[in-house]
Amino acid sequence: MHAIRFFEREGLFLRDIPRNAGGRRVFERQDVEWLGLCNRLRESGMPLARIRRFVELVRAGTGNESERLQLLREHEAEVRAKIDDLHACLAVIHGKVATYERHVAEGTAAGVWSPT
Amino acid sequence: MHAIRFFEREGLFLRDIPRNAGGRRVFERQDVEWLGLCNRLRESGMPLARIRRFVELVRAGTGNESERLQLLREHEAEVRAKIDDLHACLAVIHGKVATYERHVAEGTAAGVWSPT
DNA sequence: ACTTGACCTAGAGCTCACTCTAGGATCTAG
DNA sequence: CTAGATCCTAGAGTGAGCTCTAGGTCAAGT
Repeated sequence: MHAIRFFEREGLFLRDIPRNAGGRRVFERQDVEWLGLCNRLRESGMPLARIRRFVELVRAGTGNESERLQLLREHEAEVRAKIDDLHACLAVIHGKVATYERHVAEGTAAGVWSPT
Repeated sequence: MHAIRFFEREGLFLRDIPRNAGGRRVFERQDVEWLGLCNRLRESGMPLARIRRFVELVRAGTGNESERLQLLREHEAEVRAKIDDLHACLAVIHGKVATYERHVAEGTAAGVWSPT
């Protein structure tokens, strides 16, 4: 709940969320759908400021769709790059795991650190 | 440079880095090699506290290699999970990119947001 | 000898993304 | 009607991970 309030304060909804008679937020399907994409953008590392930029474009109305597209495409490229980077990390980490496995299984110590 | 000093302060080196007569750090190959793995661990999202835990194990000397292995294996699993997660994000994001591409190319508006 | 630049320490400050607190209003079940 | 859960707002606090400042030392070039 705190998170939703935080989101709203940060201007991360595509519209001002309306309140019912008691002052409580009333979400509709479009809000929840947007949260779906929004959360994927966040999970994949898009800074809130950039999400806000996208939101501003949507709120500004039609006519800037190619700008929205560019923003999404750039992020897509970044996510692909991040995946590649993680694969590279994985190779190094798995290499070390393999070294330790050999060490633990055989009692050899090549590639394993010891304090100096 | 600030980063290296920060690392040292945080106890992220496998040994106390010695100083020369002038008080400056003298790194050796093992230090740089460790930085290589260490940076991959960081890039792939391992919290500094967990890296420090690994460092402590190494500094504690031989005998805990299986614990080090476990730590690395767990992280490897997390990295794989993160890659999977990013692929899921990518699918959603690319879906939206495709929608916008269609919209921009054809002038249709299905799946594209407009302000309310 | 002198200037310039790289490095030293200790510690303060910053950004980001939350996360919680306080004090109050509203809604729901019994 | 009442108790308790759930929500409201505004604003303060948190934690990770840097990043910079100040005041000084040291080293290399001229």
